[in-house]
Parts: sequence; structure tokens; C-alpha cells
Amino acid sequence: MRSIDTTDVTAGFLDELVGYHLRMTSNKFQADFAVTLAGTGIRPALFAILSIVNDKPGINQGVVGEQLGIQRANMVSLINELLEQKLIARSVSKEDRRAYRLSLSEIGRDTYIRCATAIRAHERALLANLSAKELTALITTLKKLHSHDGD
Amino acid sequence: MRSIDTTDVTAGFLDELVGYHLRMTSNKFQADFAVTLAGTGIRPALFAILSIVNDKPGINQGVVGEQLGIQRANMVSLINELLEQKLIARSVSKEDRRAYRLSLSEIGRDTYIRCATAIRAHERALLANLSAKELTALITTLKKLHSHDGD
DNA sequence: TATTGTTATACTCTATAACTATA
DNA sequence: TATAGTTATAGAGTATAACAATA
Repeated sequence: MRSIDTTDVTAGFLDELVGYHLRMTSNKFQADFAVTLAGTGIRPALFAILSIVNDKPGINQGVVGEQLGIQRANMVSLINELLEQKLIARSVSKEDRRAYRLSLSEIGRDTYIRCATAIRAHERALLANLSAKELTALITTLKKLHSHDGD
Repeated sequence: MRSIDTTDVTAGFLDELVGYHLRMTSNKFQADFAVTLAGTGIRPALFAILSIVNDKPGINQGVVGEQLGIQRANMVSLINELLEQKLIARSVSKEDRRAYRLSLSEIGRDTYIRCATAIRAHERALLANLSAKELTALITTLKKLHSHDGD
């Protein structure tokens, strides 16, 4: 007999587990994004990369990955997809010749705008039940929870 | 030239996208859960199944999947894992001989309690920065967002 | 006909280790 | 020696179609 407290792990444990609700909600949003982007050649992860590069042209590939929580090794094929679709361009950094600077092509910027507009519309639909207050509270709380290191 | 409104899709689009913050936060929690459960033979998805079955012994396999957003086809191997570890038992339903009724074994219940206790501790750490109000608001909002159909 | 569980299969995202070229 | 990007590979979750047994 271990000294395990069984009394509080009662029915409904999952229902109070934030991680469970996060997974359910995140999956719903990701699935909706995927449907929204279907036919564009863009997937959620690719869109996120386009968005970061749009905001900060010339950003290094590794930095993009850091900001998105995508490991360097997994960035490679994603970047290759965007290159093959000619949505981004890359050039060797002059300060550090190991690094790649990324920027959007014209097509890339067009594609990004189109996807962003569609995503925003879909997200508004998903959030239709929330008040403005609830929405800002949600974003604030989520940012607190995932912002870098556990602080 | 399409009639696309480029003016609002400005820098920082991702930072206002709920789906992005959900994914980042959910991934952080899932990764922490996976670490918490490392060595137990249990993964987040398996734990969720154990929790549902613990709460409603005799529940049908398909119903468990529905509640967790796991498709029937994907439930099969998960249930097989739990059966191989002798954490659950299943029997043919008398009302519907196509269906399986699931319940936890003794070992299954022990394992569930141990995992739940560990997860709760880890989740508390992840949530340490939130006030009680923020926490309840978060759960309420997430439930609204993922609860069945888009209502 | 419809549904429960199953098989087979593929895609997406994530994780780790070892390599190269530069620093 | 450390870092940026790469290669190779594996794990885990999710998605669809087609099938057998039962309803």
C-alpha cells in the first residue's frame, strides 16, 4: 500500500484538467484551419512561418523556428516546401554565412494575405460565442501560459 | 487585382490569432504530460481513456472515443495497448453484441490514480502564474469553445 | 440500411542523434 | 568548441475508405 491519496482523484478529473480542454480546443481550431486552407497548398505550420517572415523580413530560419516552437530539424522540410512553391526566398546571411535570411516573394505575400483573411473569418466564427472581454482574457491567459520558459 | 483587404492583415497577425496561442499552449502542456508519464507506459491519450472509463465503468468503446474526439479507427490500437498492459478489461455488451463494454482492472485503477496524481501536480506548476479567477475563466472559455457542435 | 469495431494506409507534427560548414 | 542548417529516422495523433458482424 503506497501513500497515494485516492480521495481527490474522483470522477470528473478530466473535466477539470486544463491540458485536456486545451487539447480538445486546439485540435478543433487546427482542424478548422486545415479545412480553411485546403486547396491553397498551405498548412497551419506553413502559414505560421509565412506570418513570422512577413512580419520580420530577413529573419533567420532558426529564429522563426524558435518563435513557433518548431525544432531546427523540422524546419528544413517546411522551408523546402515554401521554397518549392516559390512563396519565400532565402539568402545567405552576410553576418553569419551559416545562416539563412528568409523573406516572402510577391506570390508569398499574396498567398499569405489570402490565407490570413480566410483564417480570420473562420476564427471569428469559432469565437462567436465569446464576449470581447472573454476573448481578450483568453488570449492574455494563453500568452502567459506558453510564453518562453516557465517563469 | 482581387478585392482583398490587405490593410488589416498587418504585422502581429499571429499574435492575435487564438488558434496559434492554443496550439503553443496545448503543445506545452502535452509535452509536459508526456514527460510526467514517461516510464509508466501511459501516454496522454491513454490516460484520457483510463479517466473516462474510470468515471463510467461499462462505457462503450465508441462512446469513449466520441467524448475524446478520437475516431473509432484510431481507438482500436489504443484500446489494444491498454488490454496488453492489462489495465482495462472488455466484454461484449449484452444489449448490442457489436459493442464492447470497457472497465478498469485493479492494476488499471492503481495506474490511473498514480498518473492522475502526478499530472495534477505538474499541471499546478504550469498554472502557478494564474489567479483562481483566471483559471476558472480559462476552463469555462475553453469548454465553450470545444463543446460539441459549433453552437 | 445503419452502426460497432476492425484493418490498412497516409499525412502532419514532433523528437533525437549524427553530420557539414561555418563561427 | 559551439552554432546554423541538414539528413535520417521514429513516434504519436489524426484522417479516410473498405470490410465483417450485428442491429
